[in-house]
Amino acid sequence: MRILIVEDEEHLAEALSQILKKNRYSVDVVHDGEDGLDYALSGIYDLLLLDIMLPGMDGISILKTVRGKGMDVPVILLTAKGEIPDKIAGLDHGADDYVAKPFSSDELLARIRAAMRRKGEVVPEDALKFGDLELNASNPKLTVRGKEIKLNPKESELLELLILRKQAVTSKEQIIEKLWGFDSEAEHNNVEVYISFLRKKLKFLASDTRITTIRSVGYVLEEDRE
Amino acid sequence: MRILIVEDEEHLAEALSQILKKNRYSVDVVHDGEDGLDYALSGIYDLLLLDIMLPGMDGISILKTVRGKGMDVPVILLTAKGEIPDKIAGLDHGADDYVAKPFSSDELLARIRAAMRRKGEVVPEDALKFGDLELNASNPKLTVRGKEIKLNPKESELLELLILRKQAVTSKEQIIEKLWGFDSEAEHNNVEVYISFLRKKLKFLASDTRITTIRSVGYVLEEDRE
DNA sequence: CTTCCACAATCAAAATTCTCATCTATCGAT
DNA sequence: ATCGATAGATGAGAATTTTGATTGTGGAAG
Repeated sequence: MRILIVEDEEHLAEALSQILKKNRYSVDVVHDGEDGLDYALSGIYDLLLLDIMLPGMDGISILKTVRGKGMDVPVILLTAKGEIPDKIAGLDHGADDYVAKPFSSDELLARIRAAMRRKGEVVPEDALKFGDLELNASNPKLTVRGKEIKLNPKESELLELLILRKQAVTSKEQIIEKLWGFDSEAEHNNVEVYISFLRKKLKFLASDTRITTIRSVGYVLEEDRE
Repeated sequence: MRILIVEDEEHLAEALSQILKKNRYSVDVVHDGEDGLDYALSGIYDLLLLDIMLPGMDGISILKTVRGKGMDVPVILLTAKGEIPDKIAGLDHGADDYVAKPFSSDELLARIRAAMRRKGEVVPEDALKFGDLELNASNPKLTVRGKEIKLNPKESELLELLILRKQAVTSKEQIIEKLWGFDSEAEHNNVEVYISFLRKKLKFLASDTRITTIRSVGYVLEEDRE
């Protein structure tokens, strides 16, 4: 999954690049519009992130040229605060979305996924694995040696979090932040309930992975040693 | 509800100020740490937004001094990307939260509400009104001339959106963005279902406010003229 | 070794959200 | 005027999430 960033502010470009790489995208960065167009036309990218204000050639011109050549690659425009009128123009020329600076990394990532989905691209969520567990996060189900069971969204997010944090202990607060959002008033008991749901399903699957409680600290995934 | 912003980047400070004012907070801005401390100690603020990097005196020192004087005002630290280690230090000295730049305005507002809630401050959600309707959004219920009925969260958000947009027509897409998030795959029919729920409750309350459908455009609130 | 207490687990029930099938309304084309 | 197509409305039921009550458990304090 390869993404091109065309952004002249080196600082921002670098930050974007870091964020995307951390999320397993391959990233190329160029700092001016002329180069940007050349790279974009190469056709190897799965998505373009174009700043609107650029030296050389602005983002919308790149977009127009790309679309003029019949290329259908998803494009997201980055716009500075004052540029909101550009929004309309951008979308008219075939942008899939725009994000106004400043934006959070989560927002950007979500919009990238959304843009790809709209274009019918496969968003490759690689199967999450731990021990004998295999979690399919997009259409939530859990598989252990062929046997599988459906998870509901919250169960899936919880298990995903536990798997991603591997052997680290995950606190209830962290779980609440991830599953219910940071300013939620969700109760600790909610976490316990979903841990309980998951354990029940692990039992059903006869998995030899356990969710271990570290009292007053949190939860960890562990494999039964036999 | 009065908020002090201590932030040296004038551009950012101004943006923050705009956002907060738009959300009905009174805002004061100062650009260096020394002044920041003076203002903060005045005790008139309901919340402090402190940048960590500041000329004169850094945000954490302000925080320490304020807490040293026994003041319990909610404090949110603004941190630049590289400063994440500061996070721990900040929270140790009694910050209620921190936000890393860049952040979205929604995130900031949510964290402000969260910080105030944690401190037990009353978050004054002024009653939303339209015609004979009165919507209490925090503990969702809808009142018409004394008679009231409980709303569930989604109903409340939907009605709030319709009320805030007054006489403007609100499209299903806008509603989906607000209620389910912009990259959700929620169906149009969900909107129709909740519109239907709301209409049922309006009927029950014998309100003379209607939700009118504008075919293939969206929905508007209207008052029955008699 | 007990007692106590905070933390945790679990179950059942309630509340909310979402899905699906079916029905109705509107509008343009014939 | 009728037909067909598209958009919207609604009820019922399923799935999911949340709440509350109750029971269990480990470890600190006596």
